[in-house]
Amino acid sequence: MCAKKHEMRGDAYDPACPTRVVLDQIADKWTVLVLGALDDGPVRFNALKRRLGGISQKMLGQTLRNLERNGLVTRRAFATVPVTVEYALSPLGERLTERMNELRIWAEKHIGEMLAAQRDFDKRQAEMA
Amino acid sequence: MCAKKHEMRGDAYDPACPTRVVLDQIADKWTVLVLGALDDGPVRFNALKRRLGGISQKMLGQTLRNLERNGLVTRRAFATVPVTVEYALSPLGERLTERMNELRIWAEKHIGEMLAAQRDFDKRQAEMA
DNA sequence: CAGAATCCCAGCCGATACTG
DNA sequence: CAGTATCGGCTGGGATTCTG
Repeated sequence: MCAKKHEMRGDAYDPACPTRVVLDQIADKWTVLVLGALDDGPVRFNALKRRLGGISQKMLGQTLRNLERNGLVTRRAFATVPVTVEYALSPLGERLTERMNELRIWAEKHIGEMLAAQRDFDKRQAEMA
Repeated sequence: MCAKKHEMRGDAYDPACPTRVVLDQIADKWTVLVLGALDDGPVRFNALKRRLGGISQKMLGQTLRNLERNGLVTRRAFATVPVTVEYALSPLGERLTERMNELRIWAEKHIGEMLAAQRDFDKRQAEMA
């Protein structure tokens, strides 16, 4: 059932459902990290860029724009010289971020087990060949 | 601090930490959907492909292979004719899937709000131009 | 500082064909 | 059934440059 009305629920398993598109936008590495970085309060563009480490200007801009378009992040510009811009979580974004943080923290916590699994897997592959 | 030892925790904000790589692998659309589809029990390759809808053979194969390599999914082959293969969640994968499902369900639940936000955003953009 | 615009290349991904 | 292999288009994304 796919969701013309506000009350209806999307179905991520329906390729025609918009949820697919949105899921693709929010289920990515940079989104997880950006939302996590905004969780402590408003952050400015370059501070965000520094905090994330390794993200390009372009990707940060795209990610923020998508998040803003989906109503998950708000953008406020202040008429200082030079201009100051702050990004912050919207109420909707805050609730998404709770889940995202759990995901990120889970990954950080279990990275050791996954690396071990990788070694096993690669070793078995090598034996096959 | 980044995680040579099993006991240590990764840091997703460190570009050099393996957590970055793994996070990129697990935080994507297909992974979310595959894990969700495996949550009810073992599923075979083609059943999975049908369940997901819109995924190519190649992407499904890649996604499953990555999940297996990271120790999140197990693969069992049965010597029937033709061969039968079942994919299932590992214990580690089950715990990740809990988080993933929350994320997917959240998206399905709030897709209406996000679509509304998109319309607002696009409308404001149009007015700007 | 906070971006938009441009260029350009690696690699993602779908389609197709083939194997056990 | 359950994949792997290969090819080719297309675009995601980095580097650079320019603007308000």
